[in-house]
Amino acid sequence: MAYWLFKSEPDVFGWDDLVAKGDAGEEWDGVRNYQARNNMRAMKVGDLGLFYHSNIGKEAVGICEVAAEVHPDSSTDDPRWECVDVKAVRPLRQPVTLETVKAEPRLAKMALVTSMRLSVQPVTEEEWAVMMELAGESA
DNA sequence: GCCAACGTTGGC
DNA sequence: GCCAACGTTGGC
Repeated sequence: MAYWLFKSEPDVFGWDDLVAKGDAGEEWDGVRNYQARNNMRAMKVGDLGLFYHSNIGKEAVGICEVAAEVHPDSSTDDPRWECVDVKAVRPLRQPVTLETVKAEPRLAKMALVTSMRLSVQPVTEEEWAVMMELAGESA
């Protein structure tokens, strides 16, 4: 089982929008970055991800799950772009802000800090555990 | 709204 | 294949 981080601007597509999609989930389309796409290619159904709000909030707000493995991105005819489907699992008890992440030494190597602009990022098991701790989630 | 960082594109 | 130009992202 792997862990990921999905970034989205909440005024375009936020956590509430994902929750509204229910169990069917939502196609994570529109990614036009090879690294992000490669990360999605590596995903398996059931993998968990943090849902992060960029620009507004700048915090991880919820846990989502990969609902469907990689398939062509229906928002483009360009065959290079593929995406997965994600669905909301539950909100974090306490959102984890970027500020908190940056202040946490154990998260210094997290992609959110080192590759800030990457929209779909891998999260290590250790980082995930620290994030859960910061979010007030019991292990 | 600004600006820095970074990825992508296109000319050579 | 290199590198400069450009566009986009995202924090501040």
